[in-house]
Amino acid sequence: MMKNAAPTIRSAREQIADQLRNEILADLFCDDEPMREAALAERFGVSRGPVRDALLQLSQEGALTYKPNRGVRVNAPAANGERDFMMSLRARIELEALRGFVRDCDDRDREALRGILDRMKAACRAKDVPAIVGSDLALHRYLIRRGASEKVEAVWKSIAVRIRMDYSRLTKYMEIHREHEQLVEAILSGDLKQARAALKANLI
Amino acid sequence: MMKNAAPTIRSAREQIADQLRNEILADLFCDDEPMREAALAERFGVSRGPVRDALLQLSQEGALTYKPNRGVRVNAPAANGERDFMMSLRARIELEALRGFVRDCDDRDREALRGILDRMKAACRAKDVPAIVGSDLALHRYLIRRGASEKVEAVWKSIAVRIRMDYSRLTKYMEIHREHEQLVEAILSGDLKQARAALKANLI
DNA sequence: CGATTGTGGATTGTTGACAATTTGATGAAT
DNA sequence: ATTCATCAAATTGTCAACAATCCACAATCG
Repeated sequence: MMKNAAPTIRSAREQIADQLRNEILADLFCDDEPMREAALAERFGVSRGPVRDALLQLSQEGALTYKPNRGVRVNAPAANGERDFMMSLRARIELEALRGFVRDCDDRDREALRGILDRMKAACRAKDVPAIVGSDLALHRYLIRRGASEKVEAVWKSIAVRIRMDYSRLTKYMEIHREHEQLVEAILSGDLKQARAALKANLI
Repeated sequence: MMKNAAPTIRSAREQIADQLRNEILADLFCDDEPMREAALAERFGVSRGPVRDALLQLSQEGALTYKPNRGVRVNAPAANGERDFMMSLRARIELEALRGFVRDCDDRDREALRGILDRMKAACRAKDVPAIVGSDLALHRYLIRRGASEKVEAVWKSIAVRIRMDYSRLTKYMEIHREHEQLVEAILSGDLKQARAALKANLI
């Protein structure tokens, strides 16, 4: 019997949330731009219900801010000192998870990592920024889920969504892929020290 | 002109979420106990819509876990090593916020702190565990919001909900009040060092 | 007897309609 | 011109009904 670890069926809410999250993190919206339920419902071809659920979820995650009776708006990313503190928390979580992952990752994990990296490469080549963001999050997330736990992953996510990575610092998108490739290669070869260095470099 | 910093009007979703959160954190439910939408809707006298929203929010926060088409169940708190790591993150956030709060808190803040402490005292006296939990969260939360920022507050919350404080370690509920009273007194007298010590003691 | 496949009841997912609230414009009174 | 009340449009909040899905248990087949 075969059980699919990654369920292919996903609710409308989840799909809408994922797509919007990637677009928001890719800076496709202006800060404070309102997200209207009706417009999104039409765009995704569903009723307002699932859209509402997705918007509420993204508000909890930190990508949007919610005001009673006034809907949701795009949440501005953390700035300056705030960002530094949040980033230090994120780094601490990821470095802790990295140790656990390198210690006991199996062939399945190695394959998964390569798969994500491949998708990132394709996204970078196509210059599809939302897809790049998605694969970036997926990679880090995989490390944390496997190296730490689901609970830690949730905390990490609440941080990662609130500090938008500055993709514009890399003039060429393929740089993003290369950075992560170095990280993955270090992990696959079991070199924790080098993996830590690559991760730190990636987190600016 | 007067603007109310704390809006008195709160949506049904928010009220339901707050009440359920306190009850969950007060261990009024068994781990993994399912939360049925219909039953809760009847209990709160509303339709399933707002209940659904509240359950989704609490799932995002970490108090509940959500499974597609199978509803939500109460999430077991982090255990052992996982808990230690999460607690170290929480302590780091709170200690950082404490510094900022002691530095620039005004009379308004001092009054708010005393108010929360009074409510905690009443709750402890009445042995109303959900209310104790609520005031406990409110106190820490106020420190963080004012000492750091709303974004940090959100991250802190995602941690705090996932590690349930063990209230049973204090045989007498008034102990909980005393612990926090010491913390507040240290803050009000501007003694950062003593405040840090009190906070560390509180966080076990 | 063990495994597989229907089937019914319970539960969640989605929808469209309606109620409540906010917002911005309009116009009257001072 | 300024202020204030009033109204209409837009938007969110809530509801009840319906559709889709899951689970436990019985029926069937090897």
